[in-house]
Amino acid sequence: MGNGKQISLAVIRRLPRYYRYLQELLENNVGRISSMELSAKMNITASQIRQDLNNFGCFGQQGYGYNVELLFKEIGKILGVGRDYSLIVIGAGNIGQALAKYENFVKRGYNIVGIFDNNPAVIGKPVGRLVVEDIEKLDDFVGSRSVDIAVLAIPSKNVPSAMRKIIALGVKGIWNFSAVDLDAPPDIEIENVHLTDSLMTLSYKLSNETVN
Amino acid sequence: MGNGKQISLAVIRRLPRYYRYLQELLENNVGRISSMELSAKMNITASQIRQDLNNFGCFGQQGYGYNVELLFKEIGKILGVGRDYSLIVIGAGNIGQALAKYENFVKRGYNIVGIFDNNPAVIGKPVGRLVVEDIEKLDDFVGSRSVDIAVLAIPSKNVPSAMRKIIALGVKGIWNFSAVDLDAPPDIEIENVHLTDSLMTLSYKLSNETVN
DNA sequence: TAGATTGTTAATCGATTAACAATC
DNA sequence: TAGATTGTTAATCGATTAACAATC
Repeated sequence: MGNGKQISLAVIRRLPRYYRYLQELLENNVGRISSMELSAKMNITASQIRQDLNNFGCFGQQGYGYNVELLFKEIGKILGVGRDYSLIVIGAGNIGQALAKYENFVKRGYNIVGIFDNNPAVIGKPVGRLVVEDIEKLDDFVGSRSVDIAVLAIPSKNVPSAMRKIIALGVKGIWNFSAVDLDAPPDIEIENVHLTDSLMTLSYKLSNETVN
Repeated sequence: MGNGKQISLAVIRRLPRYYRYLQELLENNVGRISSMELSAKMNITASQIRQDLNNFGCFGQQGYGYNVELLFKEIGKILGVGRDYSLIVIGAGNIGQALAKYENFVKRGYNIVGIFDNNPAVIGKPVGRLVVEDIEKLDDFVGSRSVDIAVLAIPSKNVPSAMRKIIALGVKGIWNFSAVDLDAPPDIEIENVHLTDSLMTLSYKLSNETVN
């Protein structure tokens, strides 16, 4: 939190993976693990594990390794797990509805509190515990509570206006499932999930020599 | 296709993005573009664009730039777009159903030809143009046609057995939406979409200083 | 021909890996 | 204490950027 040293995105993206492996170890009652053992499980070097973790603190102990529970909790803290974020889903199409109903997010403290669309045919329709609301009511909705993340699951052509709207309402994080890149102010954090890009990458791997 | 020089995954992952920008230019009737102009649009260096493209051939012309239509088609070829892949979805939960109904894939030649589940409550249920089939029928289904990609959208605990099954049936590509990493033979191509990891990364960005 | 812009080599930067002293 | 394993510095590797000769 503002202590200067900038941590690279490559490191950050590995943290959730560490978190998953540690959770599994914890569930299997493994109390401690060395960077070498973890390295074998995760198919990365022990050196990288130690380097990654030391960006955030000294969580291990010489001659012992890492306490699984402690490390799991520390990484959770770093990632902001369990801080009870509020999410709204913009777009009640296939993807939007699926995400709104997805239960794994809630477990980690990511609560989806609303889903919006501009299509009268879906407004009012139940989606899990929620009901699709008119996008026109977004202002009132967000105004009355704090929303941390907007999930964008709308067609490309609607993206710029939707983005302006949610940013104006003070939402600071965007989880972007749309097919376009966002051009947002620097204080807005964006995480893209470009599904078609991902599928095309797989398609490339299939039609060409293996890539590293 | 086996001409020796290995292209890094970092480059490959940028190709779908180039493809999107070129498609947009094409739709806007832009006939040609220089690496510098494209660089400004995409927020990457012109140098990187030229380096990336030259991994695959000399698509530009000195003093002119790149022909948009030609470059779009070339990148499509490299990525294997339009080669009419067959996909099956394993798991008819929220995500599985959403992906099965997602229309953007078909446009690029990725045809979803079946969706399977082991839950009697959803078997037989219509999903878009498809009907959820019993996972037990997977063998017959795949045996009678060629399937290129299996989309894994099932709970972690079912992943190992499902993976063994689809690999035994000769499927060479796995698009993995499950929460675990796959341990597959080297000739199987895997592309992961770890949604929770992605959300946790966003969560990190929100609770810490901006990352590059 | 002159101007523009590529293709490509060379320089830089950052990330990964190796090595080892510190220390539990 | 001896053995194990971290934290951390140094070396290596790869990816990005800069520069420029080739050429349209």
